Amino acid sequence: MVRGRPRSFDRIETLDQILALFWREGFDGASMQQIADAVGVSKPSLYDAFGNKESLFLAALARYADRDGQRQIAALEAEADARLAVLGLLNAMVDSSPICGSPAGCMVVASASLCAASHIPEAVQGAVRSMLDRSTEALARRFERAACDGDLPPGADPRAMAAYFGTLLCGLGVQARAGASRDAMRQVVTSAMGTWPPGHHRTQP
Amino acid sequence: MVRGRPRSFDRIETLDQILALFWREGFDGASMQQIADAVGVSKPSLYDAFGNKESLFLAALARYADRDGQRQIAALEAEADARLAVLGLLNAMVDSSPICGSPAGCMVVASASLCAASHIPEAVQGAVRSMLDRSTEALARRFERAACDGDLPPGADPRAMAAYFGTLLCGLGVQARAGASRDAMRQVVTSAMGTWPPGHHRTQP
DNA sequence: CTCTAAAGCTACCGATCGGTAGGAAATTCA
DNA sequence: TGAATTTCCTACCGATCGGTAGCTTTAGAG
Repeated sequence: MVRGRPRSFDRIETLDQILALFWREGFDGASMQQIADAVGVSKPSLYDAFGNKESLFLAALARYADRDGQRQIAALEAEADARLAVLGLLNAMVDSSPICGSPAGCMVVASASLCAASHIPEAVQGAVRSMLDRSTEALARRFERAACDGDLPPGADPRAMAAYFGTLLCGLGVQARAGASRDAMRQVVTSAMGTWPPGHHRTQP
Repeated sequence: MVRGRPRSFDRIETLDQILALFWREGFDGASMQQIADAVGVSKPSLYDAFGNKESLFLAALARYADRDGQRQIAALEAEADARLAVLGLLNAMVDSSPICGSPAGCMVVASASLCAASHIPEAVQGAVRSMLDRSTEALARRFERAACDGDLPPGADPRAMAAYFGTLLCGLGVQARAGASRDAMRQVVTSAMGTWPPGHHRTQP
């Protein structure tokens, strides 16, 4: 056992609350005092547990990737039909708001605009861009596999489709954060998928 | 003539500089001191000329609407072929970065994420959302006209198309701000327009 | 029970935030 | 040349920012 006084709060649980705050308010919109109040811990305890604000944000972003990102990627891989897989991703973005206490949209998309300002630490900007790239690459991998399965519309380029749907997800993320209605967003998803008729999957000849 | 000491700076010219700063750094990323230094004017002069920070941002946003928004809407209306009109809008977003000293993307899209934080003045959040809505409505008007002209793909719903392309523009705005390459963005535009083959316009039977 | 190590807190640091008081400078009107 | 008016700037306000010094409290090791 480790010596010393044990920590009075759960690190992961606390990180989930902090994540939600950064998500809603942005990197410099959420002050350390506000965060400390929200999790019911004094400010120095935050610094003891997570370092400075930059490393705290990076930890929250990593937690988001582990919790939400991995889940989405797993769902993307698990669905056998590529069209249904990407449709599930788009619908998840549409339905994102009230699933739990999380804000609407996607934390990475929100942070992409929030963290482009020059005074944001370089490491934070880099982490956000890296996660945006990794999302597009996850899509590309899924579409490459679909191409091998003969599961793509004829003549479709997997990487181009990944860039396209990645951009569309960013757009939906902005709309969700701006308070767009679910109906409007569903309409967008329908329009975007309308060009990709079902039935290409090899199990649906 | 008005009595009193004449203003030493041009209001519109100054507003253009301030607009660019808000665009890059966001509402609270750009401090009044930073703005004053950038335009070469003392801080109290800013308050004399524009009121407080909130009204200064609203003035900058209105200037953006007059300068860039109106130009895009005019181009959208001027192009007779609806497909070419929306293609021009998408390409303008792709090419937005180095046209002048302006940052990449679109100020409204950037502000949509930046101004969703709870500590941003209500009027600012409302103005941003209103401009986002007005953009979609401008697209809808253009597509309604195209529907009358028989200039839309068969069975297309003008309002759904407006929501779709509006969302796509938001996505491109995020990508541009996140530093996506022009080639990747062009690929996205190609994918998005690929489903809308040319030749529907009545002058191209 | 004592010592050590880790975590808790109050109270504070300098810097910067948005915003303003109050006087000097510049211009028109009489 | 005054008086009136408007803009300019230096210097300052309280509040809040990220971050920390230093003491107290809680635990295990001996």
